[in-house]
Amino acid sequence: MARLPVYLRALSALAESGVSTVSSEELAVAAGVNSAKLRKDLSHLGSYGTRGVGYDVDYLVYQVSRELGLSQDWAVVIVGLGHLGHALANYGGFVSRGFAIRALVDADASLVGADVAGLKVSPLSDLERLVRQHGIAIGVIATPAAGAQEVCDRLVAAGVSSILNFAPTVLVVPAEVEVRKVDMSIELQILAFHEQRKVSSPQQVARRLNEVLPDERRAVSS
Amino acid sequence: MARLPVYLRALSALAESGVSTVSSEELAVAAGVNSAKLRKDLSHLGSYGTRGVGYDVDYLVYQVSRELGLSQDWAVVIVGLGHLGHALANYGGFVSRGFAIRALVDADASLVGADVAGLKVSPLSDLERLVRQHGIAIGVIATPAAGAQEVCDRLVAAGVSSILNFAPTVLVVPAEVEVRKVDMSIELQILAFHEQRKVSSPQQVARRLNEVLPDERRAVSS
DNA sequence: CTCACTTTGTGCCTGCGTTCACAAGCGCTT
DNA sequence: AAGCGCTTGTGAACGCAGGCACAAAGTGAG
Repeated sequence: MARLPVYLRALSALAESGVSTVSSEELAVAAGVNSAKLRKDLSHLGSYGTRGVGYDVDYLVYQVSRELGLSQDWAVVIVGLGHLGHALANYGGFVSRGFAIRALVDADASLVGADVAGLKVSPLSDLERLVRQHGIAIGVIATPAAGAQEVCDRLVAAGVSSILNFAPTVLVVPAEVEVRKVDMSIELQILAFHEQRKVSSPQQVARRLNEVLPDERRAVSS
Repeated sequence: MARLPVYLRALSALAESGVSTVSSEELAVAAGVNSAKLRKDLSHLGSYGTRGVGYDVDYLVYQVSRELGLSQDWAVVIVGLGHLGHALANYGGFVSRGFAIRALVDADASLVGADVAGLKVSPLSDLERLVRQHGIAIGVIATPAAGAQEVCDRLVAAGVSSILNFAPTVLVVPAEVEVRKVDMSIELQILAFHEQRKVSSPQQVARRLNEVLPDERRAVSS
């Protein structure tokens, strides 16, 4: 399930705090879910809890990692090294969780050869070679929308079977290829939608904000 | 619904291509969803289609934008200007879709005063003042996990009611505050999970990749 | 040994979202 | 004017995930 990584993060935090045993209720709170749901999720991996006691944190970390396929490192290529690509390449959360960024690729010749997070940026023409050379199964697309589908096609053709797409496009891929999409502008739009349901307009937000602290100087002229 | 932004993007693309009318089937393909679902989603906004013809693209863009609350600009603050914060501040997709980044805040004194995407970075202590001054309803947290909850609390106390969280933590907020979470490392873990279901190990990926092009030099020693 | 307490694992129910399939409606052609 | 073909809008069935509530199972005290 998609919640396992959240559990894993909560469990890792608990393990580092020195907690050795945790109940489904405690873990559920830490992960922000219902305890029954959590128990049902964990029961799909097997019976790793002890009734009356709870779950052994270290053992559960191991089992969840195993289930997620994180007991070994997955090789990753990042295509597109704009601001976002840089952020991803430098993000420590990947390396520490079973992912190894093995190649950086960009179409912009002025970026090729640059050193980013300890790796040299390769030209787009090397994409296929790099994928095969490093046994890369996961590709990250951080290019502008215009180039995303072409990059995607080439990744798939080279043998990549999982793609994380940050470009604001719907990618077309064969059925056996898994794509996950992260679109920050869409997330913001969803927030705006809910925000609008509450207050109807940004002007009303300003008014509400002023009401919070009526004594302060009016921040926005009405 | 969470799909409206996807429709909006597809519609915008169609509008720019000069298409004036689109059927639910065509739009569904462009958005990557089922056509019945799309029709049902759109019917919740009202009857904006014409039977036998389809939907007027421009009119639908307007209606969806209105529903999403994008007909006006929403003020946004970005907290945390590491690589990710930089990427977000420079991302053109926000400005062009009804969002205006009005303030940048970071706890790191060496970043304060720097110019990022045409805005000056303010110290964390100015957070509350900036939120009220600009009538900011939406906060983006791009800090390390350690500081995220504190920043979140201060945003909420200042009056922000929607938060987009990029930090790998579960944020605790009052019920009336909407939080959306983007966690790239979790997305990668989900991909790894599915990848493992297909092939069991990265070594097998390497083997499979070699099989794709058996004539090439073996890339990974077995 | 027994009893009371704690916590897991799960059966069952409820509700929501998805999809199919079709009737209603619109425009174009004849 | 009338019929035909296309497309929307929606009723109804289906499936699945979420949550309640309880039985099963383990622990520790007396």
